[in-house]
Amino acid sequence: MSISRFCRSLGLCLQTMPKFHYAVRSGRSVGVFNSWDECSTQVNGYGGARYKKFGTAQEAWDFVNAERDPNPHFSQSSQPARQYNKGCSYPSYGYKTKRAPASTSYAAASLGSDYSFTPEPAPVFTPEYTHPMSYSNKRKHEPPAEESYSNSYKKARNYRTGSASSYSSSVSSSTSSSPSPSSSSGNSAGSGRAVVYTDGSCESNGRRGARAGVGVYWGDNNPYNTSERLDGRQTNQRAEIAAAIRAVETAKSRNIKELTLYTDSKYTMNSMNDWIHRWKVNGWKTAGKKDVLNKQELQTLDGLCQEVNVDWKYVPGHANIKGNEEADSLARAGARMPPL
Amino acid sequence: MSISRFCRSLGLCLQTMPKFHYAVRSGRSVGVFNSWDECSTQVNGYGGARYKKFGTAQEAWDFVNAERDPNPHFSQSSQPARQYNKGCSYPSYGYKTKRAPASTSYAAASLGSDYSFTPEPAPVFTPEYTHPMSYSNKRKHEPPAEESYSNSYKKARNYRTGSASSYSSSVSSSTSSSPSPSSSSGNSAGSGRAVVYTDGSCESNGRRGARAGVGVYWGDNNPYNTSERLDGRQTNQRAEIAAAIRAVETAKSRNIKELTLYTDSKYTMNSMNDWIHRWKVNGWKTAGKKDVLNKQELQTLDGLCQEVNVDWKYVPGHANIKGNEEADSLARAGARMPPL
RNA sequence: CGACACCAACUCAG
DNA sequence: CTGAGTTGGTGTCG
Repeated sequence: MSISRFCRSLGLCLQTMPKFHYAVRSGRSVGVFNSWDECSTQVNGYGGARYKKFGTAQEAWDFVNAERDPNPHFSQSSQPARQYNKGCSYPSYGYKTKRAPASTSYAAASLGSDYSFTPEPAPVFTPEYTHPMSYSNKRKHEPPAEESYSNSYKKARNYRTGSASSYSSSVSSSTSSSPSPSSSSGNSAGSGRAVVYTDGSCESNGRRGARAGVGVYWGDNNPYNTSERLDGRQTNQRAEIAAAIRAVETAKSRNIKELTLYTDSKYTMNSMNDWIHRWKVNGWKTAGKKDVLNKQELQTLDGLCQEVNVDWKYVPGHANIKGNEEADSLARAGARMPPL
Repeated sequence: MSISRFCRSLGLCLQTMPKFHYAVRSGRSVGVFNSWDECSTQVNGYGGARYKKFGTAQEAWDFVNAERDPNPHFSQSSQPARQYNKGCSYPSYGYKTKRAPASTSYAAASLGSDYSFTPEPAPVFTPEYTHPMSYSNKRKHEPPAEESYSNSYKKARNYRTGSASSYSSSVSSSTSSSPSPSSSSGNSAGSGRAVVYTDGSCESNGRRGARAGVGVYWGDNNPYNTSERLDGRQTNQRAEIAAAIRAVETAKSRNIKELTLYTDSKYTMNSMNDWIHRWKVNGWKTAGKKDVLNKQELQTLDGLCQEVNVDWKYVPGHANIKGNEEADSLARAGARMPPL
């Protein structure tokens, strides 16, 4: 009767219960699961884990395998990175500690070798792509192809020392050396290659009160990290481009010639890698014969790229990739600054 | 240059350092704080507290002051409502007491006088809305700006007496109840209109051991009140829909033609009021081109609504609205029942 | 049609 | 503070 009807309606649900796949990646657990709970218990007690939900197992594995890049950022940072922390600097970033330990776990999470994280050796391949998907190649869905960074000079670095310890420990060594970034040796190396994460954000994107900000992350406590409000039209895309502009601009001023730039904006990356070539010859017309919208800023960025060799890399958003998360925070903070 | 720009950006950060305000409302503590810690320690040891984060102190205070409305609904319940408690239904309601004392303390929490919690005397007004916001209006994403509703009949009510006393004391005193329109007879009236509160809950929502329950509240001691375990997929949204289904189902069986249904689930309300129309013509596809997830139960509910005229009303959750709180208790109790 | 991103809202939980 | 359950939208391109 009414009960039975109720039950019937619910009963049917069982068979149509949507099924998802969850991927985890943290300092000590990586894998794909069929439920959030399996997933979360897997990293029980560990704080920094990040998860993501996917519609298919394939996508989930893609996520897990993505970003194995040890990500040796500004690794040349031989010094403890000069404490630098007093004066100004973005208070909201790293604010309320709890951030510090994160950097530690990051070190662990970065490499896939020195920590045994899961019962089964998690299938590490995926027919799909491998994270540091640099998009210089034009070919679509190519075979597993290892070529790509199979190489991997594994560079058995001692990560732990890298960030965490240096952070929490000696803050003292402020040997009067002013926080001047140009100290040659530090992470401000005026040469060689560098890695940077870029992100833009835009509160209320597409609505009236929209406010956008850009974030550029070079590494923990790196003085070149940037968080600022976007000027002009407040949209997510412009913010994303502006972040890249700022990054390359900074690289240029630091005399960096080779820059690996991570962004989660395919729009920006594809614009610079693929589409711009066509636009240059067709008068900046979209496939639909309309004007390319952010032509100006795209051209600015292109100009900068003539002076700094930028290797564009895509990183999935909200995927717990440290650099991306940091850039995101910076961008979000920037969006909250007063209008220019 | 680049450096100075950097500093400038950092300087800006300082002045725009994001600041939040936290409001608490529980049996023995009400207030607004500047940090989560202050806020949470304030209600140390007490289980039922609810928190909320706001961007401005004003909003936080609004929350604290919000909803003093005793909400005299379905007041027509003249009879002591036959104690009725034996048979089937909601076994675990009132279970684990803590409810009784809570109601007492609620009285204290309602007014801001008998306990000194904050330096300045909480502003008690709020320019916002007044509770029974019915959503017949259709306006799309409205701008942050608003002329409008200056109106605001402030309704200078006597809050302190309103809820607390009536709750703990006689359920019988039908005398005072004025706003009962088509009361006619007891709450079992087989005609006219009725008012009902609906709620769903789901412990560990999104995790493995999730257990969901539904709650339907028609009035104190009303035999139609419902508290049961949800079957099928255990999610908060399904519970919320199921509660509405059960309410309308009951209304139908009672031969009620006009039902005012209060829910705190915009998901459910919007589904029935707005979105379903589009779904019916687009093959139940979400804006993101994916399948609508709870199609089945939504259709069941829609079917019921063809037989009972339901007036959907939204009530904010955790706002001390009597009916909503009761439905919440019933739902929570339902979630603790054994699986079906 | 596809893709990435950026948001908005309400719940339910821990 | 962290997460899921769910929906709605724009920004942009091919």
